[in-house]
Amino acid sequence: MLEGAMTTPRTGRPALARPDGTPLRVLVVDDDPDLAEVLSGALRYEGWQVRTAGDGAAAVTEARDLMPDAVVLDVMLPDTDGFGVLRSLHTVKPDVCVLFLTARDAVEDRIAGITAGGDDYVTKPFSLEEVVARLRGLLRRAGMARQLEEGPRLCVGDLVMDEEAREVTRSGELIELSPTEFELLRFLMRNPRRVLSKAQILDRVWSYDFGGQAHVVELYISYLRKKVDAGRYPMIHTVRGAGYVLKPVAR
Amino acid sequence: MLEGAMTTPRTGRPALARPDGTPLRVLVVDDDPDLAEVLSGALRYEGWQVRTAGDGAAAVTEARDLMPDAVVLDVMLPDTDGFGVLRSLHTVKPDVCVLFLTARDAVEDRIAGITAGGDDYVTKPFSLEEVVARLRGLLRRAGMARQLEEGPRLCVGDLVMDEEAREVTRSGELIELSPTEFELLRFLMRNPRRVLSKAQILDRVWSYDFGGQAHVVELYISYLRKKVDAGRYPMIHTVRGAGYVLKPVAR
DNA sequence: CAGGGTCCTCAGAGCCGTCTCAGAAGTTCC
DNA sequence: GGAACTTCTGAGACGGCTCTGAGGACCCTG
Repeated sequence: MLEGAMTTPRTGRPALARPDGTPLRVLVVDDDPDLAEVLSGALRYEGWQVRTAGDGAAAVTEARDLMPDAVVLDVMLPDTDGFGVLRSLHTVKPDVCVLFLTARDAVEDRIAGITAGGDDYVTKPFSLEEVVARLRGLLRRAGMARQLEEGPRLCVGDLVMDEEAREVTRSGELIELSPTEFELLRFLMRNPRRVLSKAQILDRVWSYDFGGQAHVVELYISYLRKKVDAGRYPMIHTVRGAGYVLKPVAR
Repeated sequence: MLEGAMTTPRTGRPALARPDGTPLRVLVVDDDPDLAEVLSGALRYEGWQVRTAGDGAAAVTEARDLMPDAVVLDVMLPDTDGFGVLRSLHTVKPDVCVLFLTARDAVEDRIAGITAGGDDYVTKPFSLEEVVARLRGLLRRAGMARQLEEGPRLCVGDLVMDEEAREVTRSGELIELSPTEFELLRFLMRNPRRVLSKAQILDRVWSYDFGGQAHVVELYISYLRKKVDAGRYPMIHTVRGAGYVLKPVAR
């Protein structure tokens, strides 16, 4: 397999790779096997090499073997608490990035100090886009992946998104977006020229426990159009019966 | 790796480096492994090369091996007291900078005697921002890191902070801040144009044992706005659902 | 041209995040 | 020992955000 030719299944973007050309490795640790499966599927799809573990002990064992670049770690594990695992992981691999998963209502188990290092966290229920984005952010800041080093800017035509500053501009004009609008646009911008079905969008942008209708996607596309395309040449297109595409104006 | 291209993971600022280009080295000595973990995570994030030790004997051994530029040293250790360790450290490396960690009720004059030599101290419980800032101050005064020699001024737009003098001005006008307000503003100013979540702010600006709600962050942002933005063009912005950003007025 | 399906948009209800005030408790400094 | 300051909690107000429901436009097909 040619190193330079490796691409992710979905996007055709170059696979995430470390400076030596091997794919980025991530360890997913969650005691809910369904959730672990969804997560690892999504990450594999993004070009990661994924392994999973169901508890803290297994996590450390797997980590020793895999030497992952990043770990997605549920704070509530059957055997150990997140902090202990974090310490063990740093012993195994001092420069590992950790993304914590934590329940929203678990205000008590403070995650004090966790974001103090480069690490980050996401509250359950989360959207896959959010997890993927945060993981990319971690890796970028750690300077780990070649492709991510360009910076946190996402560009499609004259539409520019700065993920760190959460700022979106079109031909220089600032566009204000709500959290959901922002996440939806990010998903579109990470998949330009690609038709995305409403189901796909729902799976990636909305949290996994969302019980609502696909109708919300139409609604939010409508919101986005008003803000992104307003008065300008349209970039968001409907493909009837299939979904939506984001395309730069000029080809 | 190109020497001039090295940057810290988080900020993109130049990595802390000694005159010969190698990263600055620090030894963290504390018998509480959680605290040592948090501290070393934060310092690694700032670009330091970090090692840890759990007691005085290990500290001296590690120091002999690492030859650190600075040591963060808990005064209360299981085997020796901090002062004995200090003597040993100075035998190993006479020009080492030491930042003491001490309980609030510790005897003041003994600390005063210690810090006479140019070293500094921080009382527990401390905030990570404070430790990092003090360590930077020590190194700067010792003339150890090239990048830090420019001086202790932090500028974002017309907002200027003199860390040493603890003085803040906006377009020349002096702004009086309480200790917490000052530290919060420093954190914002050290991360301009970057959205910082309330959890992130809490982890860095408040002490590690703070048990309260993220609500305090909102409160202090509100205080800061009244003093920093009052009547002027706002620099502190809320990003709903994400956190806060400090941005210079002009883009 | 009628009919069914798909999609768009508006209006509104409920919820959630944020801001601000007021006051209690703790601290520092004279 | 008192005054000023600082820090944090709680409560209420406000506004924005998210989603539901409904009406209507558009498109394709029979």
